[in-house]
Amino acid sequence: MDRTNKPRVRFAPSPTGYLHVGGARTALFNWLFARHEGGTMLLRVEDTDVERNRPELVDGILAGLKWLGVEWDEGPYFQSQRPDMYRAAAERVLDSGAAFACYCKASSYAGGDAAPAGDDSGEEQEPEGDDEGVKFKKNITCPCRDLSESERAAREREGVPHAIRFRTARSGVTTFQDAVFGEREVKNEEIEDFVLLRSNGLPTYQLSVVVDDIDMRITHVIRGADHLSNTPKQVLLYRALGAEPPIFAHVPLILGADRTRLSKRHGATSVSSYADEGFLPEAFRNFLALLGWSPGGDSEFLRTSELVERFTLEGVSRTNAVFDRPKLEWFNTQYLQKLPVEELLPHVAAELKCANLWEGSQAAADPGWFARAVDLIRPRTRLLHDFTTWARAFFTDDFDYEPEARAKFWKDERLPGMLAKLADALAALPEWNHDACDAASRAVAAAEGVKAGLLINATRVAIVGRAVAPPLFETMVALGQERVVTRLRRAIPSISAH
RNA sequence: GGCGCUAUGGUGCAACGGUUAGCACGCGGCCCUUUCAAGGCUGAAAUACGGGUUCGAUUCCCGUUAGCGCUACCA
Repeated sequence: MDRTNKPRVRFAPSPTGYLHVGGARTALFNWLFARHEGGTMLLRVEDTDVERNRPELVDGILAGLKWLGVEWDEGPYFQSQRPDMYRAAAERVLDSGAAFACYCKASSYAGGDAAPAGDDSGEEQEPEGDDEGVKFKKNITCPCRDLSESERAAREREGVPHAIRFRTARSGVTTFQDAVFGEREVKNEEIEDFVLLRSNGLPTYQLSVVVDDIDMRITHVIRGADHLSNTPKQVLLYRALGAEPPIFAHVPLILGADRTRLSKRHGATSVSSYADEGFLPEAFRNFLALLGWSPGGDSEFLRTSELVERFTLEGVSRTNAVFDRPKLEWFNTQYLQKLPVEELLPHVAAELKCANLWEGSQAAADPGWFARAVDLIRPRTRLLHDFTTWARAFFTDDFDYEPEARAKFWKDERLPGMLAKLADALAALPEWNHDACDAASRAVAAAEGVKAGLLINATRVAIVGRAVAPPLFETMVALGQERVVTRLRRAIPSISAH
């Protein structure tokens, strides 16, 4: 028996889509909480809806969590693999009298055409399609809850399928504790006779989530605030099953720029798309953690260990937050800037491998050089992907001169001559270092009677093809004497042609 | 429609009865400078509205408005 009172939390995604940023943030909060408390986190796939379930999406969700760095201690468990448990729980509630068999026609009843539907009683709810402006007055109380034994037997004889609904008390209140929203209390008269077990024998979310959370001994349910309103039903179920409800912690939702629920039309919403775009997992984590949570002060750049150290449920806000892409990018830039190079190197290497720029490159052959090159380049990167652009110019000769760059810096007609002289001067340098390159270049400019800037800017374009690049002489050192001289000579005809 | 939650600059957060309402992103300007970044300095920009309570409200209470959520045999 587990005698520790360490918290046990879970992340429970449904495989009806990819792992989106909202789910990722919920997973992150669970993970931060578990790590902070020294507790356990488990993963559970809630796949009880056969119709919209897409098993093939599970791998993507797991991959997304792994990229995010959210590691679970147990699972993944699959609800689809334990239907008997839910059925048994529903039977238990039914036997206790806290639930009843419902013979109403299910709007989503698979039998469709046949639609046996017991003669009378008939329709009750029916969400009424998706037409806009639909007003629905929902029946809180299901007519089947008071069916006499003979009526019930009659339905059974006709073969009318039944679901199992919870018999919600028509008076009193249900209360529960929420670590974020505080003490909650709702009137039972506002809670409908919700379905526990569908007529197809599979559980609804309300049932499966409670049965599993009890079975898995979950102590803190940390999930999206969209579940806040349904929590009382679950509390009722806990009690009916003879279990004590856990502590709930509902976290605010993440919205799009227009303050509506984040969806595809707001652009990228899947975690994997951010991975693909070249965001660092830790930067993404830092950004996500601050959406709906604050350590209390002004600090923002918080590495994961600090996040774990400072995370508490008390710091979670009750206000929905807008996903701010520019700020995410800023965080990424910060990490690209501030991380010790050694930590950055593996990410850059992986990126270059994807771009086929790694095998046989100087970066792969000379770790020291690779580290220096990354360090030189990183102040000018915003996404990991930017390194491939730079790598093309740094590791290969396969790059073009940017039109804007040549238009801006290759205007002077004296340039071809000057660059030829510079190439000769550089080729003759006995020592290849920053100061030597600097002196040689300025000497050429002086001899030609032009400002050093003119030559420097033109040279930069000649050796890396771009106007935006690290300081010239550092770049020369990184590229090496031979490569610089060769590129300089190769560029001259292009300048003349300009 | 019913029920509920929320409300500080454009955005994310601070201030948990007393501050010139703070920080960050973004935006503008300046500095640095060899391009572009990074960095430094700086400017504009907020307590939704109306009532209370209080010596004093961003903060507590009520109402209004707005946004969001739930109201499925979805999760």
